[in-house]
Amino acid sequence: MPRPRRKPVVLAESDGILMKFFKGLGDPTRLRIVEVLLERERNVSELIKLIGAPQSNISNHLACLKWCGYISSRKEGTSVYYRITDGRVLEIVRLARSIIADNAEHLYACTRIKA
Amino acid sequence: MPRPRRKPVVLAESDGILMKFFKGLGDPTRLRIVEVLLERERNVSELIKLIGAPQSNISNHLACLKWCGYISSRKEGTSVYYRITDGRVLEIVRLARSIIADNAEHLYACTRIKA
DNA sequence: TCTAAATATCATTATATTAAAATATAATAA
DNA sequence: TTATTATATTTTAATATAATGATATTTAGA
Repeated sequence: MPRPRRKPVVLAESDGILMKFFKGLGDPTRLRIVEVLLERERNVSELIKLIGAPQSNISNHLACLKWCGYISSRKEGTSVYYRITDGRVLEIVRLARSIIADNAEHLYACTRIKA
Repeated sequence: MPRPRRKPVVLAESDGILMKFFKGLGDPTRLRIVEVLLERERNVSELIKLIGAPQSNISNHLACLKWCGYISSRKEGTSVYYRITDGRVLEIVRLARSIIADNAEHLYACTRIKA
């Protein structure tokens, strides 16, 4: 007999979207992309070299980041350049870093979330 | 023939921990807990009722949130009260909300991250 | 001590997400 | 048109994470 389905956690609409937002930055590749783009605009080929992941992987994460509103893009010939449009992305990364600064040891110890 | 193993994404130490931090808030149950606690201190029994998830689930997420430095706890008899200690947690949630406000449609559309 | 209540931890299974190959599309040049 | 380069999308195995039940621990009180 199969185990019964999970009961989904009930979230306010606003909570679901907030969670999605944080998940957007909760992936190593996406976070690397964001940090690289915080420095300056880059096209996909540059990102592939800088991040060191396959093109399909980078493109998928770029699509995700764009959907989530972290980045935007412009086309230049055959290249697509991505950039951070919203200055608050830098703010949120800085704020996170400042919180982490006082809690690094805790975070390292957390086994629930894999490093 | 089996598909070759993935090559792990190389991250700077600081990126790994930053990602972990964002993942901490990237779960519906944990985010609900944080939002409830932003209002005021609660013990586990109260949280179980408020969130509507099984005790083991809540406790697991509380452990994770505590590890990550989002919350702290104090014991009172057999109860354990959790609270948000760092004011910056509220700041980061507010900042995220303000970014989302201008990007809700995008976020809803993102299929890479499940709602 | 024994019991009950509150909470934590562990093990298992279910589910979600990622990585990467394969494939598709678009633009440009020869 | 064909070839080439750049990027996007689709697919699926591999992996990570969450939900749940079972069990353990802790504490207070009878």
